[in-house]
Amino acid sequence: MHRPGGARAGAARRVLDLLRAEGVISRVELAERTGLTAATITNTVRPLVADGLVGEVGRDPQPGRGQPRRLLRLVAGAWHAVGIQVDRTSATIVVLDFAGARVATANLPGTGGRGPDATVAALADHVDSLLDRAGVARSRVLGVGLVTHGPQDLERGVLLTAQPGPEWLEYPLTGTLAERLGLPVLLENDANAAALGEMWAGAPRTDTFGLIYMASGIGGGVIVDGEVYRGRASNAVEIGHVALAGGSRPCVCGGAGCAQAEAAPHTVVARALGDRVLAERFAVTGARDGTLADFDRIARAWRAGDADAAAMLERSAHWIGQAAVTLVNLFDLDTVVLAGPAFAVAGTLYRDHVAAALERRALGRALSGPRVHVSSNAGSAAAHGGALHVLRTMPVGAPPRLPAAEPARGGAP
Amino acid sequence: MHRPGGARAGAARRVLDLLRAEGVISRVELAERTGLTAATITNTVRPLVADGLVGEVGRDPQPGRGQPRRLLRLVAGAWHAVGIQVDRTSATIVVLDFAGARVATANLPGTGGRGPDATVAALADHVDSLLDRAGVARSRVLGVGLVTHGPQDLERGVLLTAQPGPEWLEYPLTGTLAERLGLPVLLENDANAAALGEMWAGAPRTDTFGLIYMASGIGGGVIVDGEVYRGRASNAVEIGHVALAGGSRPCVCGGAGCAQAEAAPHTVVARALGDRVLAERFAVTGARDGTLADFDRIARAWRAGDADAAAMLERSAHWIGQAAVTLVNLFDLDTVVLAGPAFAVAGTLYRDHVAAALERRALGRALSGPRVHVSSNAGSAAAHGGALHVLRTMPVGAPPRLPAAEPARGGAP
DNA sequence: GCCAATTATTAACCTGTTAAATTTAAGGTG
DNA sequence: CACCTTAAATTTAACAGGTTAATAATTGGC
Repeated sequence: MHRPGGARAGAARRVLDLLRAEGVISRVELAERTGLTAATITNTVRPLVADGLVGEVGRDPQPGRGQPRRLLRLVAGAWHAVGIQVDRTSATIVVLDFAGARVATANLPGTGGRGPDATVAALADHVDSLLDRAGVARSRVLGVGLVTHGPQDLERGVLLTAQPGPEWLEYPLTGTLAERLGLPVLLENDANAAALGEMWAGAPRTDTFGLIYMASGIGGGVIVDGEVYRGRASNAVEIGHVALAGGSRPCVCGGAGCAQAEAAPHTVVARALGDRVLAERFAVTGARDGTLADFDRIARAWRAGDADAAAMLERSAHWIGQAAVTLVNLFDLDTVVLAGPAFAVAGTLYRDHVAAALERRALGRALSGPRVHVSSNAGSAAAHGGALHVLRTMPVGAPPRLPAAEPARGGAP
Repeated sequence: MHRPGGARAGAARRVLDLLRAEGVISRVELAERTGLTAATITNTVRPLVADGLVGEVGRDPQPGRGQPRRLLRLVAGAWHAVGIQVDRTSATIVVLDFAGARVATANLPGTGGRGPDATVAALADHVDSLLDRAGVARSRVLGVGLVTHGPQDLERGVLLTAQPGPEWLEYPLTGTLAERLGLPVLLENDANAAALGEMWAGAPRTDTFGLIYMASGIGGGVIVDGEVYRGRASNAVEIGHVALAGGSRPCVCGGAGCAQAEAAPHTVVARALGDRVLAERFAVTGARDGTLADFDRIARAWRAGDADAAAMLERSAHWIGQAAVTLVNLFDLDTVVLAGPAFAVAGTLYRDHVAAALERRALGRALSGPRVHVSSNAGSAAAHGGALHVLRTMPVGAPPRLPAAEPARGGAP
């Protein structure tokens, strides 16, 4: 377990995590919250300050006597990280500073159609220009978190699925992108990435919870004690393919009654398309890459008070609720988060249904029934989490000194 | 994470685990299998030998040149542990020596009916007499692993379920038993205990697998990297209450279509009782505490070639298969073990059904489809695992010297 | 009897830890 | 104002567990 050089493990990692979550915090609070001793905090923080990763920013204006707590915070500009989420039909890129704040975002429609070579090249170009626009020096980027859907081999950095096309299977995804960008690239699952993001952004600060991610497909992620549950080979929580009571629709996985087949946006849209009147009222197009847009139209119709839209969404939410019950009972959780673009518009409807299902069926929750939340940034949570994954995983040493003149990009210091 | 005194953690624990699993093993193999350095092995083994927990037993007769490997093994008599499994209708007690071998077993029918006070007293009496009969000195017993079904609070050592009766809820179970016996008592779930037992006894030596435990009820356990997955509060893997596609029977948990309600022995027996002809042919009694006995009769009829019995069991196995698929997909496993008295007779039928279901529906298992095994000692696996849990969890130092004369109980040294 | 191969042990060191001083800076008090 | 009290931060020393690199021990083969 010897980790040489700059890879900060154990104490340092927990301190940085907490610093990132809280923004500004004193050493004493760091000790309390991490469970480490004050001595350990001192010894851990000292080199972080020396390396320019952490800075002191005044003192805690608390009334009592005694030496006031000196407040610490991450030096935002010390490092940056890039998060890229590639969906079937689009990509989202975010750039975070070392404190975890978003300094740039880009949305690229229509990414999946071309082959992997073209797609990776396009992504790299966009990362380049996004970093330039944000004025982030390449030498200060810690790495890239690449977030995709479906089974992956994290070690080798390849997808284990033939979607969007067979040429993606076993394509050296992280390798190619890393070489092109000259930066390390970490692969991560969309649901896990969103869950990591939720650890910081999430309203209810908890370190053990489950997450259901719904975009084109449905995925799940579980965080236990602040770490992603990975199972045997990091392809855990395939909640899109749990068989549900009452389900019957055939699924791409070969089974029937899967959550994916019953509840995913595609199914909701297909139902609308099946009824001429509804299809017209919701203006669903049925376009190959427009499932999520169609789904959003239905969701907006619901928000405008359309009863038929409500019925269709409730039918989907019913299945998500059932899946959540299974997730909670198997992993012993007390919080469930809903994330992903599909929850962006109708998140509250899903939340209420899931909460009701858990209320009825979750076991062992004698006290305090499970809580359900919709992710605050349901749309880009996964890309954000991918970048956070890089920030907390990659070894950090002192950031390199920048060359003499940094192109000043206006604004306050 | 400082563990004072005799509590051996990290290296020592891994060495003891491996020693217990392999029986006899050299230092070199110990280093290879644990991933620790040869030096660490030396430093770890030395105090274990000094404390009389590990002994050298000759050398490895390998052909090549060089210094031969010296073989090590646990000193069986150094310590002992007791495992008690309490079911609704009976209890099993086992005594293991330090090497994990069973030195005594007892089966007590009809335990649940009386209140907790009377039950605990009876259990303690039986432990006492079992230890006496086996000639195990009380001072050399490390502790007792108490194994029960359903939700528990491991910290406080109480059950969180009102079964078998409301007076069991919050009854100070481990406290009372520990005081009465003068030994530490650890509470554990039956499925987790059986899974722990399987780690050693199991044919396929793997450290990441799931287990389905079926007695009166259905429970689940997951082991990842040799450790029990516990979740938020150690009540994980409630697989008895996953909702299954096509299920509809109401369940005690308030839901419907639960694995428990569809597949448990009680349901199979109830179906037989519903048909006068079958009930007579299988000689099911429908007695309140005879569910498992009735179930065994049906299983034996299946083994004797009865087609109706086969149909009934296959119906149950169908649900177990579906539950196994959910377990494997959510926890990302490649091995499933079936354990518990319900699999004692018809284990192979269930195994075949579960294997077929996983073949069809398990994801991400591109290579090497998941394997399914029936526990070798399906009946007493849980009690055995409870005792093993004590052996590997309790701090071990040098065993106390026994008083001058130990009552010799005949037999070779 | 010596060499080569292999196993086991020792010594030095590195990281992170705890427990017990020690320092620091307010705030109160004579 | 000088001095004490107190809360908090920090340093120190000892130690725990693990690592590498060098050393010692044991044997088979020539």
